[in-house]
Amino acid sequence: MYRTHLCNQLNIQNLEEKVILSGWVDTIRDHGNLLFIDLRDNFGITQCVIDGSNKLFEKISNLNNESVLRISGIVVKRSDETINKNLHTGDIEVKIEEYELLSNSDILPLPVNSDIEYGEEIRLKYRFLDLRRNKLHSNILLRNKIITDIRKKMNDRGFIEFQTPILTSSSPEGARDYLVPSRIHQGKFYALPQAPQQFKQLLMIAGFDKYFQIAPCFRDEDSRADRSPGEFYQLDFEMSFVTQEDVFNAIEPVLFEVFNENKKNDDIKVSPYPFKRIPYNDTMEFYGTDKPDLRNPLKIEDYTTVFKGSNFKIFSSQIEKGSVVKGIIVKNTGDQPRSFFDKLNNWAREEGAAGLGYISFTDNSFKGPIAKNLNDDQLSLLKLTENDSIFFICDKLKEAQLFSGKVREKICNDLNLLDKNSFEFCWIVDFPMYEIDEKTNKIQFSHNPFSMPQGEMEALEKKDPLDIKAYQYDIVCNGVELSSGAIRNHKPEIMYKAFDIAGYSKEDLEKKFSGMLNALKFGAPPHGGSAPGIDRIVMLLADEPNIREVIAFPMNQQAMDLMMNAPASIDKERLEELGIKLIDKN
RNA sequence: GCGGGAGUAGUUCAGCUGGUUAGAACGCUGCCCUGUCACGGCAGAGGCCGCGGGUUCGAAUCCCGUCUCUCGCGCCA
Repeated sequence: MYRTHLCNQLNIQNLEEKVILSGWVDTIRDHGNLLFIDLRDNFGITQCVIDGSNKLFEKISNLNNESVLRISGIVVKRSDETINKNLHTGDIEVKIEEYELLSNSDILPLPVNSDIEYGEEIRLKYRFLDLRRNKLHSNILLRNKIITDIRKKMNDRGFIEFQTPILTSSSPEGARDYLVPSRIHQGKFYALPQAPQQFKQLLMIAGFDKYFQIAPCFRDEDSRADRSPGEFYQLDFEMSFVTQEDVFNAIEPVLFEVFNENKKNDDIKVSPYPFKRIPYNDTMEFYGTDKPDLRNPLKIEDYTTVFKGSNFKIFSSQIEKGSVVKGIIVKNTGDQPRSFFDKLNNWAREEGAAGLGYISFTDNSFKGPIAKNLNDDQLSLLKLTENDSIFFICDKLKEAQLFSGKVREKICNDLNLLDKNSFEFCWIVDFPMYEIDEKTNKIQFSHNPFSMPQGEMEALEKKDPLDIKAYQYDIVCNGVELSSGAIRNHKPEIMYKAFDIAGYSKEDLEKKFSGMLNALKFGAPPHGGSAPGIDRIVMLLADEPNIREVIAFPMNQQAMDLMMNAPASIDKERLEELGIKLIDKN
């Protein structure tokens, strides 16, 4: 028998019991003739004690940290002054009678019993040790809790969990695919799914009504702090006979509850549902991004009319040429030193802008380099109140919006305006169906080509393609894009037309999406869904800035697994079997 | 592919505008220690200063190249 109790279980109720514990040596404190071992398992820590009168004393003092022991002994009460309130088991300790070394540990490449930061390379190579450490261990347990909660909530709401193929076909749109060579069909390749998009739609067409999956997704794209290379997981779901609002109503309570039940402490507020719905054009206009962080109180306003025809020629001449002026009102800048404004101006130049002009209103007068160029009427249009400032951005609409978004974020960070104790959800809706490819000047899908255009066939036939909106939406939390989703296009004739506008012929479409198109011809229910990213949800709830901190075995930025040595070279024989010949690119 | 940051002991880091013996902490080894819980004390071992060139009387330090890690851009329907 390895254990009668776990390392978090023993307390004052167990006094004088003979118990057996198994676990890792967290720390040893050797006092010469008295020695303490903190024994750790998944559940907690128990202090075990032995003194020189035990014949094992000599041996036990030579143990290394992280060796695995089975300890048997008697639970004894600690004297009042030696009680440790930081431990669940801090009222007692186990007086060691016997122990067995179940597994020895060599000298550690990184310490397990401390929380100090360590380099990624060593942490990834010895991931099993890193996973023993407090932070990562609890992050992975949190991940399990979140996924378990999601499963239960989705099941309770009538969603059915499916598994879909991992070896499937390459999809022509979207990210780069991971490819797997076929042995039986030489020269042909499977692709790992970027998402089970078509399969979930096919399951709706198959009449299962509501689908979900904690779905692995594979995209061969370069990594970011919030984007692990290779693979990630989505709460992928899809529903039949639904409008956009039905989809929102279905998933909002799930997200709200998952966040509210797994947040780090009770001071954190989760925005209640229904979440804000912000049209794409508005979020670009007021936040300068398609993933606004609503914890940031700053908002972008338009001041083009103020500067139009003004004496501030830098702006007014650009306005003549079609530029706009955006501005951000910042409260309580009255006591900011001049250097605050200069630093922002320098930052703006580093970002490639001409500068960052501003007007402040203090002591009942307008200040700043721009103010003297405006007359009283123009200044009054600014609606500035005492101690506030406005920062101005002048550029072509799109550039002005995007840069204003950066300024908004920068000022918020510099002035520490973010409410760190909240999760603010919103939906971004009414994405454009198409956009212009800047390089080729051709019309292309701006998001998922399977989305239903708003106005359906009539819109496709009569409207300017760039004015057509799609039933396409993103859910955003604290500036993190959790997922995108859509009401799907379930009518083949609209699909043909939608692809036609993006330059795909009927034949192209039939070749690339034959399975899907075929299915739509045999009775497809209107359907739609979304797919919030699990890793990012855990990241937000664990308050981690990097996605690797919530994945048990992540790859590094270069898409390598330093512990398993992946990717690796393959024997010549295996390549031959697959009909693959390597090219030396050098 | 491009730009920023980093690379010094097993590990985390310090090391100034170049100056002779490259430090600290944790870990490790040995000795001491019966109430610690990040135990404590004493002593010790441990370094191709990422790698390769260059400048210099002299380079961890300056320059060039290169590799690795990381953050961002591109990419991510």
